[in-house]
Amino acid sequence: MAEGGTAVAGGESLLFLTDEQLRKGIEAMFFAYRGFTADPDRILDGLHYGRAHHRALHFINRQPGLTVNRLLSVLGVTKQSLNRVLRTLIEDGLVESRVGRKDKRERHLYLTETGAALERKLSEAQRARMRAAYRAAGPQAVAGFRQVLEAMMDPELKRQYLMLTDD
Amino acid sequence: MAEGGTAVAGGESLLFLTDEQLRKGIEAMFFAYRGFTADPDRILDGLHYGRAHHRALHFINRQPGLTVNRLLSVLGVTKQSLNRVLRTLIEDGLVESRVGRKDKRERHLYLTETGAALERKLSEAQRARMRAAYRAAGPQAVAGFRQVLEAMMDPELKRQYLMLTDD
DNA sequence: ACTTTATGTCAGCCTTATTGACTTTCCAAG
DNA sequence: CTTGGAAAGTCAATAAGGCTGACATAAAGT
Repeated sequence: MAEGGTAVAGGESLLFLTDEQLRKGIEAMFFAYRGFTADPDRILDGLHYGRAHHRALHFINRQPGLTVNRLLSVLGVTKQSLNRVLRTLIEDGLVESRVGRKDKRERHLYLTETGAALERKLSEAQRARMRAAYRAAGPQAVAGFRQVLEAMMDPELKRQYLMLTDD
Repeated sequence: MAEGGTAVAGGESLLFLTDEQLRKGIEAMFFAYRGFTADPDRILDGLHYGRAHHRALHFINRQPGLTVNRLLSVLGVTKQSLNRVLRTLIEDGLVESRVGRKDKRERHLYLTETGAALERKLSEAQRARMRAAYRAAGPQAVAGFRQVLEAMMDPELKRQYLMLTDD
C-alpha cells in the first residue's frame, strides 16, 4: 500500500497525507510513549516516587545548579506542583538546594550522590530502551525520528529543547 | 559534531550510540509529547472532559462496536477507571453502549453523532499538528519516525498497534 | 447446577496537577 | 533609602485520573 507520495523528487513541499496515515502516526506516538515511560515507572513504583520526581531528577542532573524558576519552565508545571515534588526529594536527600551566591533569592538545585544514583538507574533503563529502538531502526530512521519530533514541539518548547541540547 | 556512526555500510548492527545522543532522543520525546497533546487538551479544557475522554473517543471512533474489554486493554487502564469516563460519555450522549447480539454480556461501543463531532474536532486539531510536522520533516523522516516509535513499544502494545493499523 | 466471563458499581485511597492568597527574602531602580 | 517587583516557599481548596478491593448481575459454557 502506498505510504504517501511526493510530487517532486526530494520534495517536502508537496506531501500527500491521508487522515489514515496521520492517524497511524498519532497512535504510534500514543503507544510508543507508553513504552518510553514504562521502565522508569516500574522502578519508581516500589519507592514512593512518581513520574514527576523522575522528570525533576532528569533535568537537575542535566543542568546542575539550575534555578527553581528554570526548572519550572522546562517542566511546564506550576510552582506549587513542583514544590511538593522538590520538597520530598530534598527531604529524602536526593536533591540539594543551595542559595545563590550572586542573587540570594535564587535556589540552585543539585543532585546528591544518592540522587545521582537514582537518576542513573532511571535513565539507564530509559536509555537501554532507546538504544534498542535506535539500533533496530537504524541511523537514517533515527535522524527522521528526531526531525519529526522537533517539528511537533510547540515553538517555545522547541526553543528550550534546542537551547539545552544544542547538537 | 558526528551524530552516530556505523561500522558497516547499511548496518543496523554496529551503531555507536553515546549517552548524550540517547538523552537527546529522550528529551525530544518528552517535549514532543507535550506538543502532541497540547491542542486536544486546550479544546477539552472548557468542557468537563480530559485526556482520558479523548482517548476513549479516539479508539471507539476507530473501531466502532468494540467491546469494553477490548477498549480496556487498548487503553491499559482498569475497568473502574474507564467506567467513570465511559459513564459520563454515555450520560452526555456522546457514546452509545449496545448489548451484544451474539454474546449478550458484551457491550459494544459506538459514537453518537455528537460524539463523532467532538472526536472529529479533537482529532482534526491533532492531525493538523502531525501533518505540519510530517510536511516539515519530509517523507523519509516520517518513515524513520514510525520505525523508531514502533521499536520503542512494549511487544504487547506493538501487537495491539499493528493489529489495528496494519499498513 | 456450577464456573467463568463481561460488565457495572461502590467506597476509599493516592498522585499529580490546578488556582488563589500570602509571606519572606532580596535585588534594583528611582 | 525606600519602594516595587522578582524568586521562592507555603497553605488551602479543588479536580482529574488513576488505583485496589469488594460485590452484584447477567449470560455463557461446561
